[in-house]
Amino acid sequence: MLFNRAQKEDETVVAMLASALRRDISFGALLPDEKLKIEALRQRYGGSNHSMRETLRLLSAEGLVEATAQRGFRVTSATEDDLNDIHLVRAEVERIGLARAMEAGDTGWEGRVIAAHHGLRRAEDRVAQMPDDMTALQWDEACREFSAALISGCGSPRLVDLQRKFFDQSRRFRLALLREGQLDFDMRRSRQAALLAAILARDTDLASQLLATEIAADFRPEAPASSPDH
Amino acid sequence: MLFNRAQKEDETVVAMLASALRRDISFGALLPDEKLKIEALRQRYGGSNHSMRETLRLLSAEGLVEATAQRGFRVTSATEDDLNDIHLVRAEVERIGLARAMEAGDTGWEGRVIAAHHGLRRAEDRVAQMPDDMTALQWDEACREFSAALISGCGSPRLVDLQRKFFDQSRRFRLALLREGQLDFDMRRSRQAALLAAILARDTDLASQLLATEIAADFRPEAPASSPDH
DNA sequence: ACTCCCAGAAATATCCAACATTTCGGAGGG
DNA sequence: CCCTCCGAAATGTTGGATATTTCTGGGAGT
Repeated sequence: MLFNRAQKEDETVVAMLASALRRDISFGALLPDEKLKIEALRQRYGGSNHSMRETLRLLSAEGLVEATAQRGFRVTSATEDDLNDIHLVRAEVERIGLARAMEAGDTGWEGRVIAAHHGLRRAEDRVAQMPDDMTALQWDEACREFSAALISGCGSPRLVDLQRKFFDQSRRFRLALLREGQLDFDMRRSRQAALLAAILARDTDLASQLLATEIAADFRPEAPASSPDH
Repeated sequence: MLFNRAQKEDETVVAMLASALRRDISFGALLPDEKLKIEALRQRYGGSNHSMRETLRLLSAEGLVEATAQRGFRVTSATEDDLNDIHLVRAEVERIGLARAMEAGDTGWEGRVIAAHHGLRRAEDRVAQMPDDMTALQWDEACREFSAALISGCGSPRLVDLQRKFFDQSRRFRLALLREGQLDFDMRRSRQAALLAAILARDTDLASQLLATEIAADFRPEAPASSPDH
């Protein structure tokens, strides 16, 4: 009874189900537009029908699944339009947040940025050499923490919340690029270093531009440097 | 059996409950930080405990109520910080949406803007003379439709969705200003007319500035013109 | 052969009742 | 006066049951 809640048991059943579903949607285990039948999900993830419904409604609010009245839930589609839309909103949210953080950020914020950048570099080096699922997950989370750290000094909890939601929506695309080997890690590293330098130098315009490029690299292959074959 | 679903019965029970709760939170019938006990809400609004839970989780995602694990739900607080934060995000979302709509908007969009502006002027005249609850609701909805029309041509469904959510969060503040008689309807009218003109003239900078002022007027009393007594 | 319609099946949305777990507030002891 | 403990209240979760809606596969009619 002392150590029995060691590993997981995040908070509630719904939170656990939501985590599992988020992960599987990000990885593509649940494909876009796939129908999400309550009974089938229960057998796979556990939980009661009500917990699963609540979870799906939660994810629906986050934009990962779509709910249609009387017709159940399905994974949010991932068309070219969806990609562009998510890219647009995420870029704007992070741009605004970073600009405000660079205005108002204290030294604690700078420390968080530096720390997150360090963690990101480690994770990128690791995933570049050994791209298995577990490493990919940790790398992906390091990416999120870096972006979150950038805007963590903006002073707007709702902006931070939006960043989280739209980053979650963008995970599918970034992980797909990783799987297909279309990430240029050298370019990423230099760009991230330049971004960090611009932030610490408080060059807002340059930082905004670099951040936009960094985010764009999460959605589309970069300039055809590594494999110009098509 | 032909006309029995005339008035309401939006779609589902949860949708009806959500509408009722949204309205009561906007009007202040449910005060900020008020505890939302499931059983009490069931007696007041009907529905089963699951429907109510699902509803509260939905509103939690919209930002109108806050959910804490194992501690239930409560109405989102409305401190000065919350006001500033909601104002910030709503202003940025609508600014971006309007700018994009003015770039890409077609004539159908212009028509929607003109129509919404017309409806808004009617609603403002009416509520200025007779500010009862029903009229206030219709006026508030006309405000939302006007703002929604402005960005309806931006081509980004997620931006439209964000506008709706943050407008819903701002309703409390605007309706409070109305109740306290701190709205300057003459100034609103002239500003809205100027905004419409700037949009139709495709003057993006001017329109952005006017829109920012218009949104600011939803959160704070305007320049102490009508009642400088404090 | 094509279309329209309808019955049966599957899935969804809702509700009732109950149990487990956690939080909260106050009484009692140190 | 502070701390601990206990019971009441509220929350989170589950199972089962029912009504309503949507989907699907024929069969009748043209």
